[in-house]
Amino acid sequence: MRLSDTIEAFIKTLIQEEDQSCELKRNELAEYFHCAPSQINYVLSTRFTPDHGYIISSQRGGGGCIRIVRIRETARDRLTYLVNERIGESIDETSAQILCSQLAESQFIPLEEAKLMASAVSRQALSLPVPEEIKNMMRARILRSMLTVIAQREK
Amino acid sequence: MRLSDTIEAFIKTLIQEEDQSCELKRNELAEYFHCAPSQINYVLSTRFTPDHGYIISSQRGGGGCIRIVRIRETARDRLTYLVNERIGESIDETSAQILCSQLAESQFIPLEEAKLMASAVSRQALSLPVPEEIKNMMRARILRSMLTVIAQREK
DNA sequence: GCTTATAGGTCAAAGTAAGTCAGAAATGAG
DNA sequence: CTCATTTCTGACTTACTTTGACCTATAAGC
Repeated sequence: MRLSDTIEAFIKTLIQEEDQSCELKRNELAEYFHCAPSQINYVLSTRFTPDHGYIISSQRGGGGCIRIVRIRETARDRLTYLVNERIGESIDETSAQILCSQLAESQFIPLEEAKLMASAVSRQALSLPVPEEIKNMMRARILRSMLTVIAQREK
Repeated sequence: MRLSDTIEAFIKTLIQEEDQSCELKRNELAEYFHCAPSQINYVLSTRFTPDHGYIISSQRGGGGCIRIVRIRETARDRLTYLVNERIGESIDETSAQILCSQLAESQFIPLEEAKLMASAVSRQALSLPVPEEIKNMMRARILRSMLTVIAQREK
């Protein structure tokens, strides 16, 4: 069994035990498994992505740590669909606006939040000297980021 | 938990108890927490700035002390200030995060929306090969755009 | 007034911890 | 065996915390 798989299993056990989330010290974990600290990042970035149903946040400096939260199942399915099928790597303004209002219509989020999301990726918000193609990629990322936060909510 | 977090929590409790303001002796506090007096300044300058919604004043010399007052402001005034003055043409990620969470802390917006807004201008959301300078300009525009939407609903 | 004691302020250096990224090494499919 | 993919590492970077030496302001006593 590969080290990465072992570390993955270890973290998943922690998450199970600690009610769908856990906090860990990168350096401690690396020492425990006798590997480079960056290996932990590798495991996280290949096996604990939003696609896999996890959210990662971290803090550097003294007392810093890495926090992993598992996204609940139903929200995860919805999120996966939206992110992969509707958004992808790039999305134009019109499609983004439509997507936001549909999210509100289907009661996935309140109308207020839909407006907020739409305004974040509106033409006005991104009116800067950057190629339209890049802007559309930004729209995709911004939407994905916001949807990930939404999926994290408790039902 | 970090010492700075502990001190922050302690001060916030004081402020709660004493009607949105408090006075404290730097040296006493430092002694109480067994730390260097300058640590108190560190906590104040990283967690009790105007962006966080606090005003600090102090007096040196015999009987001197530090006074912390929580800013009382209407939602409308706060939003106007942020949009027209504070955010400007460019804002870095950390400041943006602080401003968003402060809005929630003042109960001008729900915590969920603050998280949504913060995620829209997070590093992850904007992780594209664009100069940081441009990203910060985008952050400013995106935030302003969202705050404008929020301001509209206040009426 | 002048001096001294008492407070707080500043800043840079040291300490702690995580992130990034390119490239080396291992693995596996054909 | 070969090439592509995945895993793993280490050097370097960034972020945040803590401390201490030195500076400045104010009050109180002479």
